[in-house]
Amino acid sequence: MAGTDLTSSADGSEKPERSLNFIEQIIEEDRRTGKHDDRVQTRFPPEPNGYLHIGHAKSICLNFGLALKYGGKCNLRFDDTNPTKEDVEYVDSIQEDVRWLGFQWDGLYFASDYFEQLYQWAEKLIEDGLAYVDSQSPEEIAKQRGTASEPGKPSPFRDRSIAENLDLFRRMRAGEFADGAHVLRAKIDLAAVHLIMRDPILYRIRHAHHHRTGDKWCIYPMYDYAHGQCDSIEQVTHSICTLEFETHRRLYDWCLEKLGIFPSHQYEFARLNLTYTVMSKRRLLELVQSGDVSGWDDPRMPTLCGLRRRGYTPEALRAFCERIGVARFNSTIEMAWLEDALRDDLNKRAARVMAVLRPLKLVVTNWPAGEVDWIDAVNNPEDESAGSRKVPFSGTLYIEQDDFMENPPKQFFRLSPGREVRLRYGYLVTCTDVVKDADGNVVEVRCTYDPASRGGNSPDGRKVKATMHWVSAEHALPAEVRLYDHLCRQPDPNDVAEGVDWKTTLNPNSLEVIPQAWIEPSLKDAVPGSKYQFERLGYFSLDAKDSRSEHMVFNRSVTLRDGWAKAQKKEGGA
RNA sequence: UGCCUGGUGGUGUAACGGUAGCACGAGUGACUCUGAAUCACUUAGUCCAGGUUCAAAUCCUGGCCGGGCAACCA
Repeated sequence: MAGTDLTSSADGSEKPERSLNFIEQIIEEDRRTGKHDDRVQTRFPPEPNGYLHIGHAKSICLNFGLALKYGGKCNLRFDDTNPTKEDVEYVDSIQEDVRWLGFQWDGLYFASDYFEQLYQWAEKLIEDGLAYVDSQSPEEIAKQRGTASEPGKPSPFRDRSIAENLDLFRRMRAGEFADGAHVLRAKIDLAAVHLIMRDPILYRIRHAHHHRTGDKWCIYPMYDYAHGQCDSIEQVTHSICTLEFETHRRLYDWCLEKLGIFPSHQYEFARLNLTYTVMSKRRLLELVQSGDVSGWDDPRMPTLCGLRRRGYTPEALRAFCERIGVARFNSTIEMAWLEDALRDDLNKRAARVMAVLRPLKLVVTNWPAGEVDWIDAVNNPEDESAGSRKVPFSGTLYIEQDDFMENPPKQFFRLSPGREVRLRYGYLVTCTDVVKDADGNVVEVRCTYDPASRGGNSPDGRKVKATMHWVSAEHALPAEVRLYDHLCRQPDPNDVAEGVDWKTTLNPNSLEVIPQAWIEPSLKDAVPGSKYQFERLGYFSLDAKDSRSEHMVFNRSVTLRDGWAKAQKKEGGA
């Protein structure tokens, strides 16, 4: 039964839950062999130089999820070894996003917490003859590194004495030199087939203000020198990162071995790719700077703050991360999976309300003048405990323009002249005629209602093909509604011809603003971030940033599945 | 080019020498006061060629194709 997670069900029988991913298999093997005394310690190590996105969520769910599953611990550690790129703004937003996703770290650390220890270890390396100060320019060093087929050449400074190296390194720390004057390098092997092992740089001089250590330091460790040791200090048993760090593992292991400290081990998995969007920090930044999106939290962005604003829930994101799995294969997940995860969550939890996005006036000609009927409407058919509310029915309503056709095709079930439909929770109405404007557009449909059908059913039990949403014109509240579509119009935005900017793949219709839609009055006191299903339209979330009580703004988080639209599309395409 | 790494239905992910399974998608139908949800059924896959074996997605050899590394970034 290897590879299958067995969970006891209530009746005591065992049922296969889900197969183990390769990291879980490694952990279980380690536990079997007692490798780390049954201990599991992971960490999520972002660099505080930008906002977290859905790809980070995968890593967060993995690292924190593993700790949770195996009774271990997971730290949040900021990899802040490059002061010129990092900022507290990001430290704060990252913590907020991790918490929002639903995880609590055991330890909160910064690589900069360990600068002194890291420095001491560097001196030890020098003393052991394993590191030296190189005083060449970056260009010279790059030139000497060689290529895949040619070995590198040694620096003229490679054989400095230990004493001289130590002296120089201490003076580097003391601030005696300008940026770029010297660098500390590991003394490994200039002919190594792994370029990373050709005397990698360990420390560089940077007279820069660090967001945490201030001006205390003017030399900063490189990622490759710092990361493994930080893991080691925190006794991390399983250091999980993405595939592009694969070749770095050699150096990671070299440092820990030469220093003789706790042997954390690095495991790599494939990073998340999603269709119809971009994930790299550089591209995301490009969008923000160019103004193609309104900011990092634009609801079209795959950032966690963007998704949150869009209306995504932590539950949906976690379910998504669980569903996509963890492997070493470079895969691309279909955006539909993400959307499906949201629908799946919101279907069970979101209150149903009625809203009309593109209004068409419907007049009930036989409705008693001035009368208003407050009707019971179920809040969530998936959840009885959600109860019901009252919605006002009157003689002048709005229905969706899409729900009426003067000359309907055969498969159109909704309202058309002479046809009877149900107005959800309201009455059965029959279209008697239409009013057109000078251009011949239908601007009003006129109907009669069946007084005996209150609540939606007629005593004679006759059936109608369609049930439509509606609002009472007099009672409805205006609201701005923002509809979102894929950021890019092709599945892989990177798949463009040579020399063509990927931004040409941006979807010009990724945002559609409906300045004035009509929503039912029960939404009057909706709180920012609250989520609703606008019946038959999709899931919507009250925008937490732009919405005001006097001007509500709803974001469409995701549409409902729409069999009718799909059928039409197929029809049109055929 | 050198090294590392990977290749299972449309998309992901299992199977650890022994019945190629699961999910999403797609299709069909049932049900329905959301053309939603739900339920049922169907669809479709081991990169190629050899070899080992009673038996290969799995092991071996050789190809093919993809990704990564070659920053004083992480």
